[in-house]
Amino acid sequence: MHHCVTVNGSSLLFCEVIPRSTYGWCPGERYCSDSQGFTAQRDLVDARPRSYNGRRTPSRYRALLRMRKAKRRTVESSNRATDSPDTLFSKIDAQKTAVKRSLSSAATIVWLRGRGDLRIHDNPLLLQAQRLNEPLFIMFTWSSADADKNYGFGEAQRVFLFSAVDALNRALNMRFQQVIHYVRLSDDAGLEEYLQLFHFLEASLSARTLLMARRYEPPLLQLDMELECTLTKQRKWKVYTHNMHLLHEPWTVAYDGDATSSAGHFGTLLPFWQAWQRNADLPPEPAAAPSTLPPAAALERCEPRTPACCEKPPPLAGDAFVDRTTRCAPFQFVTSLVETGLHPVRPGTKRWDTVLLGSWAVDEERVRAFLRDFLEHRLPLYEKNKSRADLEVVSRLSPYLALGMLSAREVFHATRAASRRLAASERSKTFERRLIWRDLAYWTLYMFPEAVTTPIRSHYASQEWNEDPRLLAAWQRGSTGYPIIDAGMRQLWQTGWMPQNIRMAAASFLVEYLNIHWIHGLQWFHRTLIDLDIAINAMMWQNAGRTGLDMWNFVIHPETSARSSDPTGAYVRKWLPELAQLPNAYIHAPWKAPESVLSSAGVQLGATYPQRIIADLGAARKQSQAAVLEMRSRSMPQFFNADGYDRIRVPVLKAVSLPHERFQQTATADNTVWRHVFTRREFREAPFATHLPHETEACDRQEAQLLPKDSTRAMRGNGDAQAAA
DNA sequence: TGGTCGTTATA
DNA sequence: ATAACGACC
Repeated sequence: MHHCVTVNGSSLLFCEVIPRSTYGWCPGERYCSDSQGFTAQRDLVDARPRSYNGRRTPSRYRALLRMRKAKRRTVESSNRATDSPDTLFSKIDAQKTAVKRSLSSAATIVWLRGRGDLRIHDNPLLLQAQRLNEPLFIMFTWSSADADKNYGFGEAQRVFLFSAVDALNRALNMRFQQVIHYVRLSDDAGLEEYLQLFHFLEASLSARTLLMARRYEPPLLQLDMELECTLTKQRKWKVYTHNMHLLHEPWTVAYDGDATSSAGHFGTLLPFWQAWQRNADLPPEPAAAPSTLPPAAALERCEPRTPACCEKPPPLAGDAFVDRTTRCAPFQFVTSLVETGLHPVRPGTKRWDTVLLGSWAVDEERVRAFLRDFLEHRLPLYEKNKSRADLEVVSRLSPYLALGMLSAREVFHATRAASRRLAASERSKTFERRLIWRDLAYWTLYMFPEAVTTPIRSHYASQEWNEDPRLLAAWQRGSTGYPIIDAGMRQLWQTGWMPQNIRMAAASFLVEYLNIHWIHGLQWFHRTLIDLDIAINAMMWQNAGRTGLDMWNFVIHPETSARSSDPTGAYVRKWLPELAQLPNAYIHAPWKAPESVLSSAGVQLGATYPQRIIADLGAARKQSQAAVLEMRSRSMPQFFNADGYDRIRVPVLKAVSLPHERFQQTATADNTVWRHVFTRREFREAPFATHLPHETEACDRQEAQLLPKDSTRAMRGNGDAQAAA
């Protein structure tokens, strides 16, 4: 590590030389990270800032002239319905001045995608835009790929996202006279289309700088890397990516469950937390909102619903896009968020819009006030009452964290500060760990990119499950006949949210009693949760479904747990009004109520409220346990250690601090190790004994041999990887 | 959530 | 030796 050039004449940077990667990433490039963890990229040969003007090609210049001519013709009409006339005029004025500036100097693009980046406070994109002080173009893109059923936004979350983006746009408008430009991408928008979009912005705004939040979903990790590589290498852009979502990004935590992290079982919270703390300083303090932003760079807009600027981008000699210039660009700049196609509710379908949004504010300052209110009034009660669904003591901040309307760094530091002010008895170990769990979820997804769709304990894929669609439908609709489950599932459907412990009860019910594959639970939560977070959802369902790094060591009983989580019955009465008249003794078990009690409460089982879809919970649980034991009895011996714990292959990845370095390390057979993971006692028994002792002993020997060899390999860094490549 | 497991208090 | 407790998953 050594010092190198400054970016934009301000901060001193720490750099290291990154060698050629196995992905062929930018050999000889130098990546710089400043003290706040921002990363940037410079060329070793020419560290001078390279302006658009200095390198304008004749054809580009002609394109610019065409643009100017077009601007004179067209009257910019910014006609968002929510704008008051005053803001509209000031916006137009701002844009008029911006047009002049944007043509004389390069513009900076802030690219928002709605995951982690929808805020003004602690927003490194805006802060860097302020420092760069170039005309600023803020853009939100939407493609139907952003609604991917595995990796995208779910339907409920899209309703919320719509409001959140709109609210941020209004806030940027009022505070900084900035507008979010909405871009509708085509359905299968991929690398090519994004490149076309940025090419267009380069031609029309002289944009050469892109600021964006990092994403961690496996397909987006790949897309973003390719995009950044192409833009920087071929187009000479400067691309700055920022961590806006996590306390520590997964590639900064070196942890493969070796002897140095012995706090608990591999993949559980405590050893991960140790590695998390060992690896780095505390996450940086949240930054304040920028005081000002540079003037807005205005774009010559296309008419709504017409393909963007058909004659653009201009042809460039030797450019990859030459043969596309005759075609219309697939993306459109649209004048309202509705036209992006983001909102999932079609006209005429009322579902979700009213109830779902009714309980969730989208204004950033109000959200931050929620945080302060929670820390002041409810945090002291949290530890004792966190599982009480009938008291509203939990933070309800998850929808905001999921979209980045609230900074995880801000929550982390504000919680620490609030906690320090409390007496020991009032502190909440659980709440203080919540954001560590969140980092663990992202680390797990980084280590196991298939975790959204496939069991991490790969041998569990052959387990037999109950495929009865009626049982699944009853669970989804909240008509299982178990009030606490049904109340939770109806709250989820109506509001997009459930308390954590009710989520766990619902998951336990699906997996342990209905014996339905956890993937169906994951997919339902994906569609219905307003606070959907891919990594957290996958971690929760893998762990509930017994196939995760961790495995829940408990089964939540739908009646007994309800008596402790909703002792007053207020929660069930709120979400199941048809049961509201039942006395407390029967509110969580209406099937036990005498006929007279039921009829005086107006309850008719099977008519006003369903009968239980399964009545013998004990037998159901035995059956799902048997399915696991049966699957394990068929599995190969390498999947178990001598004590009957499950074993999995784990990639060995060294910790890197800069995002691109992660691509130098790929998990191959050569750099994975076997690790055993926590396994419930009830599964560690009989079927495992059917394996011959020498088989598992051989595997244990193999593990013992692999362990020291691979961990030293990992420590030596990427020299070996280079030699191998 | 609830079951397991290791540690500490008590006899 | 056993019960009670608390940490953990």
